[in-house]
Amino acid sequence: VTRRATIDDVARAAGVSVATVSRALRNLPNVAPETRLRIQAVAHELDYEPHAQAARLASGKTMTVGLVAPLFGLWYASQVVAGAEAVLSAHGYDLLVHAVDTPDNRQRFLAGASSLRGRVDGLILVDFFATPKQAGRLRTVHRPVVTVGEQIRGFSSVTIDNYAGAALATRHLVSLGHHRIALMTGTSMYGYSSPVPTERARGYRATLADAGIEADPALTIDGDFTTEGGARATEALLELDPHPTALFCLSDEMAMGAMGRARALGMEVPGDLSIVGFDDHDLAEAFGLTTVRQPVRSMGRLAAELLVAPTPALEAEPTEQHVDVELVVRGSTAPA
Amino acid sequence: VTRRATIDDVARAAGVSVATVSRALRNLPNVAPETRLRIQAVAHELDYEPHAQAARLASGKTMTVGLVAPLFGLWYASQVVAGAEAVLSAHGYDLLVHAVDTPDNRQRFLAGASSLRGRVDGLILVDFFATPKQAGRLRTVHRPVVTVGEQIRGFSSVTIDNYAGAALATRHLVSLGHHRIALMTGTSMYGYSSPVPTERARGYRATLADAGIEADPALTIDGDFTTEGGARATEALLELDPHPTALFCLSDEMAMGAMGRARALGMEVPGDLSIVGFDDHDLAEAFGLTTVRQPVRSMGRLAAELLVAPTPALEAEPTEQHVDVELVVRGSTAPA
DNA sequence: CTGAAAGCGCTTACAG
DNA sequence: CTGAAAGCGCTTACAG
Repeated sequence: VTRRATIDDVARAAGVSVATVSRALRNLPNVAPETRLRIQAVAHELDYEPHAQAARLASGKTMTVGLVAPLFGLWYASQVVAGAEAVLSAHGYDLLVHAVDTPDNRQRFLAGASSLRGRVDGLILVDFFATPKQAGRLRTVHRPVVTVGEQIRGFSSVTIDNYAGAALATRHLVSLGHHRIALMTGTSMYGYSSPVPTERARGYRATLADAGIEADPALTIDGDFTTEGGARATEALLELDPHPTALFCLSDEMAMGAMGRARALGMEVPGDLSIVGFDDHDLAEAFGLTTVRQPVRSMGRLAAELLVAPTPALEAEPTEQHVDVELVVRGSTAPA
Repeated sequence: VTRRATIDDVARAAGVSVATVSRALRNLPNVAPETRLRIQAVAHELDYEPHAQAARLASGKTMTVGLVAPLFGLWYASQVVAGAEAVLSAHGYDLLVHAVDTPDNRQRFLAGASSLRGRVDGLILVDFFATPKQAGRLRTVHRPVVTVGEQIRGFSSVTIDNYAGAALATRHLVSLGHHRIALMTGTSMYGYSSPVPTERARGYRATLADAGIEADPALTIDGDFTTEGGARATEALLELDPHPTALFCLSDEMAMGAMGRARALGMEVPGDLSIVGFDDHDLAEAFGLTTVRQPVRSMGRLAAELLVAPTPALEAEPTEQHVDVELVVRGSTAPA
């Protein structure tokens, strides 16, 4: 194990000062062309690579963005990561990911939040659902934050109109002649209440009301935002007599779980039960699932762009980006 | 914007040296209990948080692991990330993710590989498929590497027996009486050849041979490892006359795309076409997909553990971990 | 149990 | 165009 070359080694071998090496290798101006060439040659020969950690300490920039999400195994989070990563790596930033999936994790994360200073230049929060108090804690990081999917006062955000999305889905079902339309929500996600299901539920109820249908509380059920939870909830729904003829699920993963279980129980989809999801998951088309599309990967890209924008977000004002959703009609819905 | 407290501020306020502050706050021994208490109180009052970057430079440890994968939007990669993250964060490590999805990206990554020294203590490579030459380049990082899904000489790995997994799937189809069994592969993934599809194809062919069936080259098709690719390839397969009665896809994403398209074309699955996948994707059960299960999330966990193991992998010998696969029979397969 | 000092490997005014 | 020097905020022998 031989010691790796440092900037000092290069400086000595090239017969210049470390300051000049530093400038030459970073392509800063004010270096004589021949000097730069010589230094580059020496650096190459010594297989020199600057120590990023040291450079960052000296310059005060980490060139790193942190991304916090519930669980990286979930589709939504994985898409945000994919989108953000593409933008960040194109701009020379590293991406640090951190899961916050239990109340415990969450507490620990918030407690250690200020230690992020010195590790990241900015933070992307996915489905974090911070209380005002927790948001205050996050402000102690003294780094720009952009949230995806929710809004927190004082932070930038990339969001959709959840109310409108849910209205789109519900209106579609209503227009097909359905009256008993169930809602599968996920209020208990990780034990934290999120404004997202709340907003979507509002859109669902308002649309029903507009159509003169009164929402039956017995038709709202929790699917936990998971495929398995969606399957279980559907089973319960189908035991109702009469059972609903349509079902709006607040995520495609729940919707696909619902479809799978309904069919396993001998029900026809959409014959006996029409199903609408939310997301437009990569597999929604293969499933023939009617859903409300939100451009999750683009949202991740946007979030990253806000952080590395030409106007360094460090000093920029928080901005709120809204992206559009649209209804995608496939085979899982049919007239009542 | 007030300046954040540094270790010097704490030392001054507590009337001790920075060395003592450093020891006290990291819970090192040899600090008088009352001194430690006082320092902790002062640190808290000043809202002091150590600057991770600086600590890392001084100590020579980055407490960070890098993970490189094709695309984080794909199920396989997202599961590995989820598994690795859980282990790493439990051990106080940060996780840096980096996508390598194009030949261009790949080249840039390899070129800058040695700059990882100083940023990570170790590296997890997912589906990287390095050539011997590229592996050599990776060795210049001078950091332990563990690969997931493939083996590279000199590096640790977490792998499954691809040959056996494919044999399991093929034997299942053969035992159901199928003779015309198609294989959907993904050799052209990102333009790099991978040993994974090759091994699985071997298992498929050997099993057919064992059963006295000669593999028809016309029944091997490329599905690009994507849902859409799987759908397209299936369409081509079904135009054959006679078309195959069974299809083994090297990933569940392709298999689900195949199922969706086959049904959209009016085919019954499994009535007209039996389908087996590979992975046991989270949605495979909802799809009723027969598949070969590999514990991807556990593989991510294992990879991380190899890196942060009690015996620091830094000096450990490369180890090769094999995990088992199993056939999960669901509704997408039926007798011929 | 505690401190003074060197050092981690860079960057950045400041001078020339 | 180049260099000497201070500094980024910590950790770690070494002494006592």
